[in-house]
Amino acid sequence: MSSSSAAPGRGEKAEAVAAKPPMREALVAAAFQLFLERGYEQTTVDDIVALAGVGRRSFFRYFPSKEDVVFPDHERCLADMTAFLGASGEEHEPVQRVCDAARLVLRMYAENPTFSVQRYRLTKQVPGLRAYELSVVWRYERALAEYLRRRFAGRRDGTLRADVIAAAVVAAHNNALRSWLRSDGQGDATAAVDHALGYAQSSFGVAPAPRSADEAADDQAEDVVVVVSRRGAPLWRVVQEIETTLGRD
Amino acid sequence: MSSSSAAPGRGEKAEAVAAKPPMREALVAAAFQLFLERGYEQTTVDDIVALAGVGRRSFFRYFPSKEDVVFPDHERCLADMTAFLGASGEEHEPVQRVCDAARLVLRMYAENPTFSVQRYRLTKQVPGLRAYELSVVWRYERALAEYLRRRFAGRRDGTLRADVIAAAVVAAHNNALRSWLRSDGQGDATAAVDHALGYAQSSFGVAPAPRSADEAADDQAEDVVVVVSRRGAPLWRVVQEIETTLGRD
DNA sequence: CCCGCGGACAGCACTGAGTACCCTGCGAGC
DNA sequence: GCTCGCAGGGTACTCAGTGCTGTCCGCGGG
Repeated sequence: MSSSSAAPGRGEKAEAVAAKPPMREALVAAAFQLFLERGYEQTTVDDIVALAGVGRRSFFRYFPSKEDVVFPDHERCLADMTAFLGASGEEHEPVQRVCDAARLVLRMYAENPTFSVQRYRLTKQVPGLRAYELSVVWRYERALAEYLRRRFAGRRDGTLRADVIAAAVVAAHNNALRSWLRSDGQGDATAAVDHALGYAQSSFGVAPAPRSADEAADDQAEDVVVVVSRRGAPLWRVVQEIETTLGRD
Repeated sequence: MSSSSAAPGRGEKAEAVAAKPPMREALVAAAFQLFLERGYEQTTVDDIVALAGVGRRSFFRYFPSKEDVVFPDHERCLADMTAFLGASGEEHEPVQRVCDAARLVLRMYAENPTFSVQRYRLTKQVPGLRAYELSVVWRYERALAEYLRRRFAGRRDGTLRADVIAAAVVAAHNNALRSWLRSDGQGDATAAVDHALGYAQSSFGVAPAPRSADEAADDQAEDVVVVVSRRGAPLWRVVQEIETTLGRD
């Protein structure tokens, strides 16, 4: 859209691509101040622009809707994710790769814990914001699913596997993320997400890459021997046998 | 279905949905007629009520928002699903149960194929409707997840497993449903959904109940022997071994 | 028969989000 | 000087959604 190679002209710091418009930040700050003290629905766009000291029309220049001001950084994060997946070659295990992509979202949340927690409380109690968040999450999920569809092209049930795995990865990520947000950003979000994503990966028969020394040691200590007769038996049948054998943790 | 279709008005008032007001149907019909010939966003609520010959205020008595008129039966279906899950005891396998609950949604779509296909085309091209559909799907997913959380209470990672499995089941169901809708309602939707849900179930180590004579025969024909040493090895490690042994279809 | 009651509906007025159009001021380049 | 481009301000409009008032029913009881 924006060619924007033309510098802003004031001889500014070369923040090149994303020259930060101070107005955007000012609008976000004003909006959250009012949202927190009066609530989201009790705050009109006119209130926000009045506090920020700008014109009403300017608000909609920076945010296509009132909801967008609550999620100011998701657009960039989504672009990062698609770039990350787009630049991935064949050398990575696909499920591992989408898990790493999901970690980009966690990183964004963790960059600003207090802001993330405030936003979480808002979205939890405002139905309109919850609906908006769903559409954002849906776009992340679609990005992951599209990547997996490309990687699974030709495989039997490729698109089905892609959609299901993407949904499972997103659900696992969000489960850990939300429990971290519920605890006011205390605790180790990264470890929780790693654990959740590990469960998702293992459900689809992918070995999670060891992310800590302890887990690596676990890998070393294992000793598994499996004997399977009759090639072609469906996987679920085998897994069922194993679970009963192992005592179904 | 169910409930007294003969009782007119008087008597019970707790049941708002039981008696079928013809006005509701008339509004849905008028709305879809206009949506199909002019598009959703080009149609105002005033247009709809003018065509239906009723007052504007009556529209919002029956539908809390303009989007709701596009999904007139989801509220009932969601109630059916929660009732179905709420009435379930301990005797059913949990994952199997949520898959059966998901089939309730398919049944609703299959009851009225042409309507479902028209609605699918609308929601595909109107962003606002897509967002609304997401919030509907989210409520189904939450219903499934809440049920699984109850069943998994006490298990390690119970809520995580519940959320991930619910998301996977919904994704599998929607994958099959959408491909059926994309084909204008041709083909066997039930078989496609059964297959998709079977994949989701098998991913979590649950044997899909045989739904056709062929599959039952498959089950009979199998002969699986598994020997596992060292109790306590993580499932993914075992599955990995099996996949390499079987030659990873 | 009349009256009161309650529910369904119409009509109106209002808020607030989002959009289209036009205005202004300002810096860059001719 | 001049104009062009452009970020921002301001005005007026559309339309979804809500609140309120009034009206027309069918119901019961005096």
